[in-house]
Amino acid sequence: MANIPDKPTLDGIESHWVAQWDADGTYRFDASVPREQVFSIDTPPPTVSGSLHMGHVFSYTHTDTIARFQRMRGKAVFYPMGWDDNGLPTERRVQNYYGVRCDPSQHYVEGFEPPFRGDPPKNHHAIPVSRPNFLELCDELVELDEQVFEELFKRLGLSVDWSHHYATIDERSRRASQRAFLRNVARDEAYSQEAPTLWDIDFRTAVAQAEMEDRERPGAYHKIPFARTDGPPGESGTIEIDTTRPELLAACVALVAHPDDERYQPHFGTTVTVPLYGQQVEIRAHELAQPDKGTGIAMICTFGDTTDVTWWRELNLPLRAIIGRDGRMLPDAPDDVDADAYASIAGLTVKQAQKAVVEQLDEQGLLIGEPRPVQHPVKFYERGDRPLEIVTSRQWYIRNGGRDPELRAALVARGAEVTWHPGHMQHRYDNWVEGLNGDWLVSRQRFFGVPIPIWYPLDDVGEPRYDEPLIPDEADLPIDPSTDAPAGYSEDQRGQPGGFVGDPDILDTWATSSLTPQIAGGWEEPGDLFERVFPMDMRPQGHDIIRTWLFSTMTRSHHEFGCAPWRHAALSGWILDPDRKKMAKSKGNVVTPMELFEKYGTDAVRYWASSGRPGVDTAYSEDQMKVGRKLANKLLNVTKFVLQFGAPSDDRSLDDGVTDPIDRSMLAKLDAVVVEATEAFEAFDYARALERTEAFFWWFCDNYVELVKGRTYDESRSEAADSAKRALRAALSTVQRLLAPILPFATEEAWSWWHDTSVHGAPWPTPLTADGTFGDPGLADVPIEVLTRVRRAKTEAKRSQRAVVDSLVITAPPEVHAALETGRADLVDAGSIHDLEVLDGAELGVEVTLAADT
RNA sequence: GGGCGCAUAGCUCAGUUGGCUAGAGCGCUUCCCUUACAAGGAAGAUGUCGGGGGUUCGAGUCCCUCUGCGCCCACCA
Repeated sequence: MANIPDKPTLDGIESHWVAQWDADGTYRFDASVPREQVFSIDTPPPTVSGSLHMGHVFSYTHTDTIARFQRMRGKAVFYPMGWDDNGLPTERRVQNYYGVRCDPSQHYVEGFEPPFRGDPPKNHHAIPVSRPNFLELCDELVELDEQVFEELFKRLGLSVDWSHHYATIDERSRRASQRAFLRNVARDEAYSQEAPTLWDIDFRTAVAQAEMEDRERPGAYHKIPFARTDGPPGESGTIEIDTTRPELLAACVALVAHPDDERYQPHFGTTVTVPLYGQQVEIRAHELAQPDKGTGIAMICTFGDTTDVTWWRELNLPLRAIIGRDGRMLPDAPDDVDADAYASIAGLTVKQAQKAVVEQLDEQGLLIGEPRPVQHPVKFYERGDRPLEIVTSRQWYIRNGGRDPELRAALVARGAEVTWHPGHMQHRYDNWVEGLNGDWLVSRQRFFGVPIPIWYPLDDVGEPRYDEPLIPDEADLPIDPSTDAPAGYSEDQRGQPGGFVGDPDILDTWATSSLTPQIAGGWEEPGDLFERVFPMDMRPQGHDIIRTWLFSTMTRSHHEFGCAPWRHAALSGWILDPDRKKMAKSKGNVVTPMELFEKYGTDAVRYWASSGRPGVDTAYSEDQMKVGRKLANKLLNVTKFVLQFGAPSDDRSLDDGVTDPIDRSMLAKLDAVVVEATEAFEAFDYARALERTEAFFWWFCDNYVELVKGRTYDESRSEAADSAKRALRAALSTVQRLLAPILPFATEEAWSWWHDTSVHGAPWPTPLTADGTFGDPGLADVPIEVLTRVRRAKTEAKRSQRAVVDSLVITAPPEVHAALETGRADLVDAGSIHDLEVLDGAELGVEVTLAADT
């Protein structure tokens, strides 16, 4: 047992205890216990290529408090850590760090050495490397990044078992990802299809519904006349449409109005001529057309937006694609479109084409009035800089209920199997699932990621036969179809007629991270870990990724296991600037977590994080950290104070040994706090548990300890002093354990002064005695109220709290006389009172006569 | 347009099935070196519980309604 320091301090305790916990394996998961005794956590893998910010500190602290609580409750806590290094951010980081780029057409080079390690010169041209080589470099870089992250997370005090970690691009993750995908394919839960797809022209990849976002962009309505092919000449023979995308006139395949719109009912079924390009298009009716938008009749182009796709599909319209995957107008005019007119925009970007088309319309008098500027929402890839376009391409999809009401209902029902914290977050999930309008697009036209583990045979003329994919054996996973050949073929048949070709695409990063329970739990890997941890107990995450990570994990678990992947989903809020805006990472003045750990101590930062209620956006507040530091500091000091009295003279039970009713009253109060804090933690409400515990703790220090201090010192009354010592030590032990999940460092430090083992392995406190045995929890409040009034009198007299009270006359109702008599000796000590008299009165009142100033 | 959340002291927030005089911390003011703690302690002031209506013996709490703020989704010619 370590000695109590003369001057307790929080400084430097983090590094000491991090090292000690590492050495002792304090947080090691016991993989031998059965599922019922395990508490398993589906930790969110942070993106390694970024940096950790206060948002991470905030939400990871929440999870850690729950993990620590469950551990103290006796559960074997499975708390792994993952790193998300799959996807665009890592791809960029590896490129910029090593001066290479991923090119799956390259051959693997054994023992490849990158041209640079860190900061290639600006004029360096990235050299192409094969995907396996790129992955090796990624592994290398991720290891560096991970060390930084691990250090910070340890400093934050996360009770993670660091022997269970994964990276979303590592071999085990690739194997799990490919296996899960192939099983989806085998069960027809995944399929490939040629279809219009939202497309980012800069990243040159398809984008899923969940990754889109709206941004307000300026645009302009252009009013354009379409001449009726068989109608009368002149004004009555034209239909006017409003469009914000005149550059798509060449892609126009129909006009559409609402079936009930009387203005256009006579025209349904007739044809008009598209200005400039001359193609004939029919006027059609569809409910999605809005009579109050523009002129009430719209042109349908292939494709200007997602509504065009719906119309195109439901009205069986022809395809006139003009936008290429690079965002430029295709070189050749579509069918029936005037080739000469089209030639003037071929090859232009969308923006350039719009300008050209508007000029041409204007010159030919085909623009009615001036364009009318509007601000309107436009769809973007969340990482993209230019609006999404829609192109037709072959993609892989996983069924998620977007096209199947039955599956959708099943997934909503899965959501109801999970307990949500806070409960209203379930609405967001339901809302998203019910609003889906297509299956989950999982293929991406990028190079870095988990390859789609499929090849296609080539026919006699070298065309892929997509309907007969070549599937690898599960035992061979992970594979890379860009370098591995399918069974029955040799590498020299790649790309040859009669040979094979690998699927060029990779899986969406969510397609892998949707499997974190499987990856972390060792699904289908040797050993029985998975059955001990799955379904997991807890999925902590931000509420902004319910539609992506949470929903996709649910979908994969539903398909593979027919159950929800976890029992509880705990959603964290965001950190807000003090001015209540979402804290922007881009802001230069944002402090780093490490600076705050050093300035206030880790526990203080954790205190701030823990004061944010579950799911509630919380203001960043260094003031709260100061309060947390005070709390941690107080804990050390009160521990020192209590322990200095030494142990009581015998080891009687609390019920026998705590004889003073004042002491018993304090313990009764504490028991109620234990019950409340336990209930709160079981409901994942760390903030409530903290609040209750903290309120008791300050009351305990400021009032109870002050009241009984003198008695505890008093060696002439050993029985009474022993009662206080017993009560103080019992309360201290309980409070240290109640605060351990929130303030792991200060509690461990204070605990170590009188224990040989970690507080984090200690049992979570239970009420010290059966209900009611300690008597009235309010009893101590009566003398404490008197003491407060005495203090007030001294303060008002501008005297020291040490000033002697010559005489204290208390008037009190008869029912509290007993309590006052019980506390009489303590009161006299604590208030330095010479003479104390209690009189009858209707209300509590005190009359304080201070001794003359000396 | 649909859904969800929030509104309590200058600030950040507690206030659970309705129940004594609405609380805490920060900040502010005053006092105090007191042998656990001056990076501390003691004390004080501060409220139309967003507005209106209703249920009730009783409403910050329940119901209706309005206002403001935020988020998610849909629409986006």
